[in-house]
Amino acid sequence: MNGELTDGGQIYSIDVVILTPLDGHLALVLEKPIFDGGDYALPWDTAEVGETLEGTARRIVQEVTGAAPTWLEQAGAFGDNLDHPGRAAISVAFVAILPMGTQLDMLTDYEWVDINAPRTYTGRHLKIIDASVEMVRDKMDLAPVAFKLLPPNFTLSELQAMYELLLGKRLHKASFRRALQAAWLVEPIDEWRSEGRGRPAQLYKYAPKKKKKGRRGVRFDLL
Amino acid sequence: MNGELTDGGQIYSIDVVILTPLDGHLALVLEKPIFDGGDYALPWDTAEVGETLEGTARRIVQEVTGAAPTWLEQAGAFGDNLDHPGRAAISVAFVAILPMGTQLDMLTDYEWVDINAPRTYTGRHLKIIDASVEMVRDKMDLAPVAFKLLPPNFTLSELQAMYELLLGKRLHKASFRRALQAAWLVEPIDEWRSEGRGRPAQLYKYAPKKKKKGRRGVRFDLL
DNA sequence: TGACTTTAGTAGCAATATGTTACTAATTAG
DNA sequence: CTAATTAGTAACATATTGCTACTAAAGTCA
Repeated sequence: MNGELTDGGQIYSIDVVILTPLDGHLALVLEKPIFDGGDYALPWDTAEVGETLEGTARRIVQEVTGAAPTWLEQAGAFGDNLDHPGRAAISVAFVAILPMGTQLDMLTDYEWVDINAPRTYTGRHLKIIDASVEMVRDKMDLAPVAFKLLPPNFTLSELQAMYELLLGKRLHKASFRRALQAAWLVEPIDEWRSEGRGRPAQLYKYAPKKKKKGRRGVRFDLL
Repeated sequence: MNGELTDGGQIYSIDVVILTPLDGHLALVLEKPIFDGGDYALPWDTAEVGETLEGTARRIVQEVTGAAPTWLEQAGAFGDNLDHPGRAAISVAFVAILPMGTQLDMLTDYEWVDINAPRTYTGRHLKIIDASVEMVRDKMDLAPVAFKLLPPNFTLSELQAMYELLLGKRLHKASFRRALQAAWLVEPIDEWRSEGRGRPAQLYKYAPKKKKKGRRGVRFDLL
């Protein structure tokens, strides 16, 4: 699927970090090494004529996974003489989010890999992956990434688990729900899910009542 | 100063939004139009061999203003078939911050322009400027941009005015100072400044006691 | 059946943080 | 000296958050 880079690196590439929750961790789509012991690589391509940067990224996600991302954002440009599988001079990186449970066609050269699993990449792809995961974590309270990592309908426990996964720490149930209610972000739907044992959980959907007034005072505590 | 783009747009450019506070507003460095009625343009250049993306941006700031930025960060890649003064296929944009009071050499083709002043730009530079200013505002509680917009020594009133400038709203003095003290970000120095009338203000310096433990609970209120 | 386990969901209080009013302090203008 | 102006703080009212301890609705298994 990759375009030509005939002139040895004059052109830029679009490289995409496609993320989904898998088994309690984040996973990303990687192209398996061509030969045994080779490097894993992010999906990438060059732009077609007239295509926007984001348009190229969206096309790559569609081609690799068969699905459209529920969230997509640019993570920046990466170059700095770091090695790239297509020897592009610079790569524009995008982060794409797919909802939990998205399957990959077993026949392709791509597979889901846990972000913590040790893998070898080119220097540039290692940097892109690190920056992308960090960006998702930084952006989680500016953009609804946690919601977009879940299916359209979810339980509040699932939502909390997603926040815990991204934050890397446990949250308190009552406080989490109270804050969520106060923000008018979700609506209950008339459906319940029984997860085996225990009381069935009500399902919710993401339906922000775009108040957006937000932000009291200054916040120095993240500096 | 700009490099060659001989092949009609194969190469990428580095474009820099250089910001400073000026007269109670944010101002940026623009290259004056070549001919009367022409477009203003951001400082830009192409990379020299072996130079990193950030390295090129840093060099541009130095060449245009004669000073090193107190903060510099990539704002992303911009292309999307929007017009660029050098017809680069894509531009990697950086935001640079210079402290209040930085002068420009009057003899150059560059000048400080209020970001709200109406000016004409190429389509791409307009988009880059908007995105950069938005990024600075979004990042102000993740990075010390307000501090970097001030000289090394400043009064708390000046710091508060900078936050008000960036937030676009008034803050309450006592609350602002209490939050600042709690965050251990500044240290008083043994110096006072008399601003004409009124009690002299103590000067402070930015000296974060890197606690960094921060972030209580989840924040839904910015979604 | 009924006691026990498991997960969902909430009430209410304690601890902390924030918004606001009203003060005291140190200087210049006249 | 007095008024005006800016710096800085104390103290209280209100809002938010952390936490313990509860109730609810299921399944498991003797």
